[in-house]
Amino acid sequence: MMAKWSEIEKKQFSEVLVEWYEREKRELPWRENTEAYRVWVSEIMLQQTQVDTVIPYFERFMSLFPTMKDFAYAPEEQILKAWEGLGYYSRVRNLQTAIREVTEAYDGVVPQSKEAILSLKGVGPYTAGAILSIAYNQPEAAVDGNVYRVYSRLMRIDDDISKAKTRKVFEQAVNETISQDKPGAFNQALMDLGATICTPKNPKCDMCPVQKYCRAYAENDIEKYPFKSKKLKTKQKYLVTAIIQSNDGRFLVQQRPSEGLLANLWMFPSIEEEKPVEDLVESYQAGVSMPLYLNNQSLGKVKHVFSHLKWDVEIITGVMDEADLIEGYRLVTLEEMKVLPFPVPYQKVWQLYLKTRSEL
DNA sequence: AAGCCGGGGGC
DNA sequence: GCCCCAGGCTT
Ligand code: SF4
Repeated sequence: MMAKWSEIEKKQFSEVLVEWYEREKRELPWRENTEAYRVWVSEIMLQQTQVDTVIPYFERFMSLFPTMKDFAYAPEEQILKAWEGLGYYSRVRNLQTAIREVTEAYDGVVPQSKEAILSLKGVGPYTAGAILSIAYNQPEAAVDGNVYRVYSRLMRIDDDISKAKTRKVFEQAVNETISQDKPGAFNQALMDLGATICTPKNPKCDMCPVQKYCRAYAENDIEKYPFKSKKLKTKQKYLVTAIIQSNDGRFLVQQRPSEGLLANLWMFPSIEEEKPVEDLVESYQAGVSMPLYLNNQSLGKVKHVFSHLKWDVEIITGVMDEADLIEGYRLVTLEEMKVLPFPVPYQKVWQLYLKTRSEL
């Protein structure tokens, strides 16, 4: 049984980890420089999102909005389009709210105090710590999923990471070991270690630069860490959507409500039920209060899995008279549709529509 | 404290 | 299928 971490050991661990990072760090677009705006955008994108997914979005975002000024007052349609497919769309709306706040209340400079930065919309304890350490060289912990995993193993911490108060335990553990002169490198080293070596399944302990400090490795019980009690369950929903064209060939679309799932994104008008829909045309017509001429045959089905629910989407087609268009809907050309942000399940719907149409 | 909020990748 | 991912907000 190895002893509790000594002060000397903490110091050594920190130095070894930072040296490893400086030797082996991943070259990533947001690591080209430490401008606070770039760090901020990357940290928001990386919330619950893997590095490889983020890279192209980050590149595109930065070329669209090179400075906070470019982003602060861009139209919502444009910022959602830049986020299209990335998920958790409130992130980009909160980011714009926060960057407006920085523009108006902080003279365009991302604040350096923990209290101020934490008050910004969408910036929680993790993101605050990441920005302060990486952009401003402050020794602040940034506790995320990687830190839970790496530290629970290093120190055999068995607190339940599902519980809110557990974050404090890990913040203290990091604070006791964080590099005082290179906190940004230290925190990013933990990310790289968690992503490439100390992975959820089959950690590569043989290649681990801090293996000699690791208590779980020494005790051979890595699989016990981290401990997480709750698992989430998903609900099933049944949708019917329709590709509906007006006499001039435009397509019927609708903006989603400003709150809730996929807020403010666009879709093909849809109905949602708890159970499989029996008569697609009858139910759909009952749910959309415009006269429609619907084809009584399903184009096919699209399945989509969210974190907390599953969609089963039946697709039908139809036509309408443009004179019958009511408030809340739009008839758009293909060019107009391209500019609107659509969630992935509706992109799947559109792809299926194009495929079946090309087969005619 | 628990639920909500996307989408993709690994196994 | 399941779990995880550079989490935060709302209730
Ligand atoms: S020795 Fe293994 S379990 Fe411990 S920190 Fe390194 S990779 Fe993770």
